[in-house]
Parts: sequence; C-alpha cells; structure tokens
Amino acid sequence: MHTLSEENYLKCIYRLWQDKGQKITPTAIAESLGNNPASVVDMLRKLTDKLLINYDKKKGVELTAQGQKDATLIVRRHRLWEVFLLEKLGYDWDEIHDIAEDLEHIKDASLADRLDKFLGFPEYDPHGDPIPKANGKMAKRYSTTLADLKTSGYCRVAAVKDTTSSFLQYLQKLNISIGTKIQLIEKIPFDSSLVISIDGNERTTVSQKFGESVLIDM
Amino acid sequence: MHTLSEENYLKCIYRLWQDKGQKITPTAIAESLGNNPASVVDMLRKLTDKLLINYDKKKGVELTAQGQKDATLIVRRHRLWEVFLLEKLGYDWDEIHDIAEDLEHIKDASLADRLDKFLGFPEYDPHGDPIPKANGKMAKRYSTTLADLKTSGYCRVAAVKDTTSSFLQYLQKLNISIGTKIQLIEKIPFDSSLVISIDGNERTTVSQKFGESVLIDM
DNA sequence: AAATAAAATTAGTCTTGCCTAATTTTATTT
DNA sequence: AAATAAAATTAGGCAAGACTAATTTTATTT
Repeated sequence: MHTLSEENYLKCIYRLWQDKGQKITPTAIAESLGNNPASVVDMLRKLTDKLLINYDKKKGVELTAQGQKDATLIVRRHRLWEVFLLEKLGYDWDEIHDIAEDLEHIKDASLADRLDKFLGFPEYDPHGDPIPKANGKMAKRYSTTLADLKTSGYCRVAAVKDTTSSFLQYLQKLNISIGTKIQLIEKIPFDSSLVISIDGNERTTVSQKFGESVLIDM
Repeated sequence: MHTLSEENYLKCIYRLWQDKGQKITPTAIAESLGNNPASVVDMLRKLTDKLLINYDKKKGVELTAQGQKDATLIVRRHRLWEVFLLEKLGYDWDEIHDIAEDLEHIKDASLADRLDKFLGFPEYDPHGDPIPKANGKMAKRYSTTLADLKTSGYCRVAAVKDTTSSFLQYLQKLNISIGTKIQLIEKIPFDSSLVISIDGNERTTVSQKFGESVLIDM
C-alpha cells in the first residue's frame, strides 16, 4: 500500500483534478500542500514509478486508473469518518475535517464498507460533498457557487468548498448550513459583494470570496 | 505531541511494566517491538530528553509520571477503538487488534472521551483488558492464568493475554470467549498440559502455553 | 579471579520525505 | 526576437528512525 505522504499527494491531485479541468502542475500541488515544488517533483517521480499518475510536461499530472481508484477510496474514507464524527460523536461542523484527515489513512480492507453500513450509507458528508460508493460511483457534485449567480433569485446551500474552521464558524454565525435557503438580492458591481437574505431574514452583505466558497443548488 | 514511533515505544514500555514487575531492559523492548537493540538505545535517549522515561542501568527503564499518563491514554484509545470495531462495526474478535493499533494514534483532545461516551463507558475491552478511564483509573486487571491453577476446580475466563489471530481463532474453535466457565480437571505433570471441560462439555486437552494466555477469575 | 557470554552502546549507513540554492526550461513581455 | 519572469528540475543536505558491525560494559560460568 501507500505511505501517508503518497496518499496525501494522491488526494491532493484528485482534488485539483475535480476542482478545475485545468492542467495540474507541480507548482499547483506544492501550493496546495504547502510543500516546496522540488519536493513535489520528487514525489511525482515516485508516484509515476508506482503507476499511480502520468506526468507529461504538456498535459500536466494525470491520475492513472489505479491512481483514481486509490484516491477515491481515500476520499471515501475521509467523508465517511466526517459523518461518523459529526453524527455519532457529536463534533461540530468545523472540527471534523482535521480529525478525518488522520482517520482517512487507516487501512483495512473492510473498514470503509463497514463504516458505510453502520452510518446507513450516507450520500453526502457534512460539508455537502458526495461520498464515493464502494464501487467508486458517487452522487452529484455541485459546482455552481453563490458568486456565480448572475441575477437575483433564490437558491439552496448544497455544499461548501472550504473546510477551514474560520469559514465554517462564520457560516454558523450567519446561521447557514447545508440546505439553508438563500436569496441573492443584489450583487455590488464594485467588488462583487453579495447582498443576500438568509432564510428570509433581513439582508446581509457577504464578500465575493465568501460567495465562491458556497456551492448552491438552484 | 509524540511521533508514531515514540508512542509505540511508550506503549511497549507500559505493557512490559504491567506484565511483570521486572526490570525493563533495552533488549526486552527490542524483542517486544521486533527492533534492533541499537535502535532502542537511540529512542530511549529521545524519550529521556522528552522527560517521558528514566533510564538507569541498574533499575532499567521506568516511565515518568508524564510517560505513564501518555501511555495510559494510548492504551485507553486502543481499547476503546477495539470495543467500537467489535460492537459497532461487527468485526470479529481476532481482527480488531491490528486495526486499533493504527486508530490508537489518532490525536484529538476529545476523541477518546467522546468515543467512550458513545460506547457507553465500557469497563473492559473485548479481550478482557480494563479500559483506562479519562482520569487514568481503571478496573481490575486479572493476572491469574489458567496455567497457574494448582488444583482442579472451576473458573471463568476473564481476559486473554495474547491478541494474535491464531490464538483468538483457536479460542473461537474451542468455543471459549470472555465469561466462559472452565473446569480444570487435571494437570499432566509431564508437560503441564491441562485437561479441561469447557462450559460443562466433554474434556479437552490444551497446552501449557495455551493456559498461560488465558486469564481467569476464580 | 579469569574466562566467557550476553547485553548495551557507539559509529556509521540507509531510506523517506522534506528542504534550500542553483540551474535549466518554458512562458510572457516588451 | 530578445529580454525578463516564472516554473520545473537538479544537486546536495537534513532529521527521523530504522539498520549492521564493532566495541565496551556487565553478568555468568568455570
């Protein structure tokens, strides 16, 4: 199996691949992991040797079929543990990500499947991210953000793109969670700030950066 | 906090300390961990620097108050996860130890306590080992083995001293689990084999080695 | 007590996964 | 196209934690 570090690279590449259809470069990986690009180059060589990725200067980094499978399993474990921590152990929204970062690396052939069953086969994790099934398939992944909205109107919070506790705590303060109904009232042309109404309450203004981290369902 | 390796050494020293009141030597630790004695000496230096142990050639290795506390927490986490794996995820008796070996290293300030609560504050793990409480205290630890019995008579299986799957599978085959009533019928002087009756059924003979791994309550 | 065996320790090496600094390659400007 | 900037890569190093081999210390025999 893979080392902790290899798994973190795989997961990182998987996330970059899902986030944008863009070319995945060593620099992007380095930034995402907080590592030095030189270290990334080392690891890319190792992952290539293990047939988990293909790296072509023109195309950037791509996961092989095996790499995708392995990365998906790590993500599956991460998201299942998040559900467990929140639902069973009573952790708060903003606490579970970091703990799941460690739990996701526990390797046992049937652990994910047993946990999945124990949790009742959840489709989404507490941040609204779809949980890959045992066969690798997963439910719809939302991609439109609040900041993407061109015109005023209603939407529902489907997921969040940021799992830092500062962001999640801000959401809690605003009384926003998965499923919350939001009305976009106005977009300020100057800085793309968003004037919104949360659950029909009085209007609030949030930043563009904030809007970009909220995935919505229309 | 401590590295994975440091935690494994701490736990090992804790176990050796509990097992026998004997002097804990680098060689004993090396054997127990399957490491080279030279590596152990390196690590003892590090643990000493971190004030987790005291090492004196005469007295051997001793845990400091902090070392005991830290080791107890690791054991607490291990045993709680074992209960979780068996009771909640439906693993078998012989599968849980190895997975808990990994889970015990997950560090989060409240994880053990939340898990403890979720599991209903169990006193013993599935192998009959007492689970340290949040305050470090723990229930009675059985120390008499089946092999220690001098005369024929009845006893109850309280715990097992060996967590290898070959041993646990043998127990399952013999229909022995925690709480099973065993009658010692005869001890063969030649090799200390034990003739026993399990739950009142027909007699079986087990080895001395087997008897030494079964902790009993009289 | 001397001889021998066992245990502990030191010295030096290896791998993993990271780093910095220097260099080369690729992209972007002017 | 040349100049400049950015990205990628190479080279060399470091710390952790293991190893082997050699040496020193301690224990056990004779």
